[in-house]
Amino acid sequence: MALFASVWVNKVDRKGRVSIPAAFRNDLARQDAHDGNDSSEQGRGRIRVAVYPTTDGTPAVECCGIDRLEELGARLSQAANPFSPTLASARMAFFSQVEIVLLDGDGRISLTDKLIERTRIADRAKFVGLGETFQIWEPATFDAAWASVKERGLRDLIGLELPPAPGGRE
Amino acid sequence: MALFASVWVNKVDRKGRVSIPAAFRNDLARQDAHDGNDSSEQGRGRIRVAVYPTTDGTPAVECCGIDRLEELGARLSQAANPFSPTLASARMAFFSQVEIVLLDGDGRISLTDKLIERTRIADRAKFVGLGETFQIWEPATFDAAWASVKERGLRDLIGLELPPAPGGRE
DNA sequence: TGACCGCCCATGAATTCCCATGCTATCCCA
DNA sequence: TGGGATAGCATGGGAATTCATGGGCGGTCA
Repeated sequence: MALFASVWVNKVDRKGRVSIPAAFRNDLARQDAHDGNDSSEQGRGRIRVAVYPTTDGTPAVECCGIDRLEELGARLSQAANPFSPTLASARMAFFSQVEIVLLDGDGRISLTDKLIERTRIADRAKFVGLGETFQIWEPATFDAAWASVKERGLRDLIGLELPPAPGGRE
Repeated sequence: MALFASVWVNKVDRKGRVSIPAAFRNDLARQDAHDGNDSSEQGRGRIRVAVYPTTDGTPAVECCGIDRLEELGARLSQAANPFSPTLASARMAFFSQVEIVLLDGDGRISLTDKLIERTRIADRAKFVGLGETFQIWEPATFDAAWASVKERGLRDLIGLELPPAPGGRE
């Protein structure tokens, strides 16, 4: 399972590339079981990240590894009948918004137009770990949002009804 | 598993050809185990796509790779009673509408008459990723439909009780 | 013989590959 | 424990490749 944690700021170069923090990169690599990829090592198959808009409307994008994306896809397709219209619009609403981005040999991605438009990132990008996913923000925008997020987040954190820990004794 | 994601618009040339977005092409190639095909990369054997009308009546066509088509065929034949008349009509309803289209050496397809008639595509085609499949739309038509898809899809995504994660990882 | 199709090449722009450069944290050994 | 050696990482940039697109040409089927 992925464990994206902490916050990192990296520079966007004039070609529009940013390094994914190495700590995140390793998790992404582990999650990317590239079908056509001899999963051994061979840097040949490049690492992929899934990038999609945050669902709460913040000016940021959220990222996760490929196996999480596949799992979501599988769950959205799991209706017994593949022609069932039940989740058709959900699939479209989700997957049409996802961009699968490849890291280069040095662990960087090229920011896509959609990503830039949404986040307004110019010369720096802030990577925020969220556990199973992480987000990318324009640094100042994040800092401005942080105050209220922190307060509310802590309150929610304390009050939240969580499912029981797995594997716990009954 | 195929992971078609994001949205792409490509131009239709005066011969009626469109490039399949490279990101989709790679998935299609991987899914197309072409008997005579050196499975490595762009085998000389040309890549195939299955194209069929959407089942929800939208003016678009849906596409998938060959192995998914094979899987659908198998599932449509494996139901409890292989002589069941409902199955027979279901198979006919589906497979008679499927066109198997070959990509040319540059990754393009020639739009078929059926496809054009259904989608009303003229000089541009919009490719919309849906995870295991993708759709082809006339761009303006898609944009007009998008608002309601998005709204309904997001509602489903958030509110829906999803089946449990398969394989029970974590 | 004409319309269509598969095959090939050309082109420009964007993307990716690959190598180089510092910086920093870590390691190792005297 | 000091301090040089080493390795990992973020960053820059030139070269090479990919990609979408346009068009030519010969074969084939009706």
